[in-house]
Amino acid sequence: MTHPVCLTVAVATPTHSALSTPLSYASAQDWPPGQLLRVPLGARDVLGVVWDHPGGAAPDPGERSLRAVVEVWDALPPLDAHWRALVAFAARYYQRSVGEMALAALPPAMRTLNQEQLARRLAKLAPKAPAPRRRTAKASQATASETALATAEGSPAAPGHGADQPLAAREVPPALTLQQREVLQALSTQPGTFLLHGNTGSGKTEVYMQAAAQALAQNAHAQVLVLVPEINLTPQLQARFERRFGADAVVAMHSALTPAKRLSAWLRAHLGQARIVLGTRMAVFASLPGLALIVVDEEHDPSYKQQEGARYSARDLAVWRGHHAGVRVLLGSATPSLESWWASRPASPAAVDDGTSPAAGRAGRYTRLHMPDRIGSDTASAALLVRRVDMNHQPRGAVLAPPLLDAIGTRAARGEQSLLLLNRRGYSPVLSCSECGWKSTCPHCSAYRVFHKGDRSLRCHHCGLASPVPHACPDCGNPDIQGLGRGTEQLQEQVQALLSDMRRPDGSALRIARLDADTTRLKGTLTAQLDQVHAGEVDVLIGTQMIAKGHDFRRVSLVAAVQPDAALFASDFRAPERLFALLMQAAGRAGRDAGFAQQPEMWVQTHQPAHPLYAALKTLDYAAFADGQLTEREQAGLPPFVHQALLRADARTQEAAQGFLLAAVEALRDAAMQQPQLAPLLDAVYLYPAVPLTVQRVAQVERAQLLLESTSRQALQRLMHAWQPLLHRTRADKAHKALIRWLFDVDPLGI
DNA sequence: AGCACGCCGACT
DNA sequence: GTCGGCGTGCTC
Repeated sequence: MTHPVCLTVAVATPTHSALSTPLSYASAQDWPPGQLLRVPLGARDVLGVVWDHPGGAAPDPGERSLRAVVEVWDALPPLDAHWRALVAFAARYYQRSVGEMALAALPPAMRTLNQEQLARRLAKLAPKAPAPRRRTAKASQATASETALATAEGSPAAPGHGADQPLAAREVPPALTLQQREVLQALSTQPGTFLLHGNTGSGKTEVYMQAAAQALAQNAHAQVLVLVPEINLTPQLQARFERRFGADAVVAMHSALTPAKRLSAWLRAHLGQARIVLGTRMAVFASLPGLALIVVDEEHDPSYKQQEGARYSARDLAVWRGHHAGVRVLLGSATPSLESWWASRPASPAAVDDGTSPAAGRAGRYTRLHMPDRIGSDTASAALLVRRVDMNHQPRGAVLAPPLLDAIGTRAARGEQSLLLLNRRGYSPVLSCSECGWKSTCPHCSAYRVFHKGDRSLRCHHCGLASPVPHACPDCGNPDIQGLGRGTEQLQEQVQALLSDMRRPDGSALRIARLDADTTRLKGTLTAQLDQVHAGEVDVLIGTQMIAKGHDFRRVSLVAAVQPDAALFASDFRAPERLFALLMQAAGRAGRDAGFAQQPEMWVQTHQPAHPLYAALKTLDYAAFADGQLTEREQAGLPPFVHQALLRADARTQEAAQGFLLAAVEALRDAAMQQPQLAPLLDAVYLYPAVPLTVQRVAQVERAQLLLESTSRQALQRLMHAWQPLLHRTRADKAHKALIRWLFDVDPLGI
């Protein structure tokens, strides 16, 4: 027999197809789990990963003739057991197939590679690497099993050049503050997951770098994973890490890299050449044979949750990965997620565990650490002042309250900058006809198209459909069509007029700029615009939440939220949490240069000045806000006190989408009659009725969802797992032809 | 998801 | 008479 061995291989078979488990292939020899290879699948051949045999033993290949492996990439060490465990867990937890998860975790460029191309890439990466081994699976079969054993898990990954070189610190670390030393001390004396609650400017990044240095000092192969929310933030952070640890030691991993760059970043991490991997959510799946520490910066940021395909939370997977690998995980934020805040609650000595509350008095699973003080904020420099402006007592229809206008003028006259935050881009969120009531609805979505004055277009922010603004109402011909509401474009125009008689120190007019997704569409424009602000060429910067994130604006001494109230009354229970985080983050932009501003200020224009959220913001008291929110969440039975998942259905019509969900529930209830083990799961998980999404239709697709809720994460998981085959069967039914797709969203961010 | 095979309209 | 429309069905 030429192919006596049966290999279990994970390939990219979508959850939706009937092939949801790893497949079996014939091979001339055995290969260890984690080995990358190419196998035939239908008419093509695809990338696969040798997977652990279910139950440990190889399945008997005798019953069916298996197709043979095409080529084995034995020039690469196999993916280690920790990586496979992470992928297997993510697949299970987020209800996807192992193969889909594994292949999604690898750089896309790898899928189109063959062995020759891979060899060339590897040669480029490590010109002084050890002598190349066998080229193909077929060659030198005599020594093959030994080679396979040598690269099996447990043995160290083949060290690339650089891995053994000592890390040369290029930059001398600065002296630490007392609170930084205390945090690092706590980190080094106990294992586990830590939540670092550190205000803007308290020096979290320095803590990350020194914690990384400690972890890297453990051994010559140690690696550190640093996750950040968005690519916009990586260049600054990457530069800091490179200055400290040397450019060779750091690789970036994010979706804006070219496929080739992303591949080589992945390879450098896998081969141990990269000591620090700095990346966005996808980097949580990086192969890191020497993983010694995981840092998740701005852990509350919603962009850690993937919103398509396998809907994983990179922050939650980072915590799981760290725990599984036995390495520390450091979550950092000035406004932690309520989930992490709750998970890091200290034990409360007052509360007695009387069984009425499942977690009464017990400490959370994370260790909470605090860094409340800004660096360099001695008593002489003023703290940030938060001012609430009651818009009920301002002139009717005022864009900016007169005292705020004065304050901006005063700041500009001193050469200081102001930021105006308005979370809506475009000129007007909707156009409307005063005669017949026509509105600028999108023909493909259940949403209004936004008026963009710059290019005189109506644009749908959901599907992207854009067309020229009509000169008259398309329905009745009335030329008087008006914009309702205000976006950043309009705000810029209005502020320009309102500030026209104010002057800069040199007597010239104020320079007002705008920064949002529209002005930064082209590559590199964001950096260019930020540079302008840094260089002091802008006095007033108007923008969306984009301007609140991470950018270090040294000359800004005033930040104003123009109309933040909408989020207070949003139906989404997480809206207050997001608003608070956004305002705190925005507030953090003011007065970063302690010696510069006389009194950094955050202004909030509101019709609800007494709202508890603004009261907590006034005192910059995240803990008060979070504890209040947690009390509300507990009383209302919301996360983190219950666990949620969504079953989503997309179809041509809303009836078809909801019809599928209805039939799926029916199938589940029927199955529970037959299988007694399902009944307790149905009792433990509450199934809400199927409803349309808030934005019901996007790009001609109708969307509906059904909320699953349980106090038991395990019950919720088991129910979804048991539901999977029934969902496949329901989908296959001719009655649901109109269904486009269904999916689970586990731990959804919005419902 | 790809990528086949498969049975009906406008072109060299 | 072919090229190609995308409907349905399979992939160890």
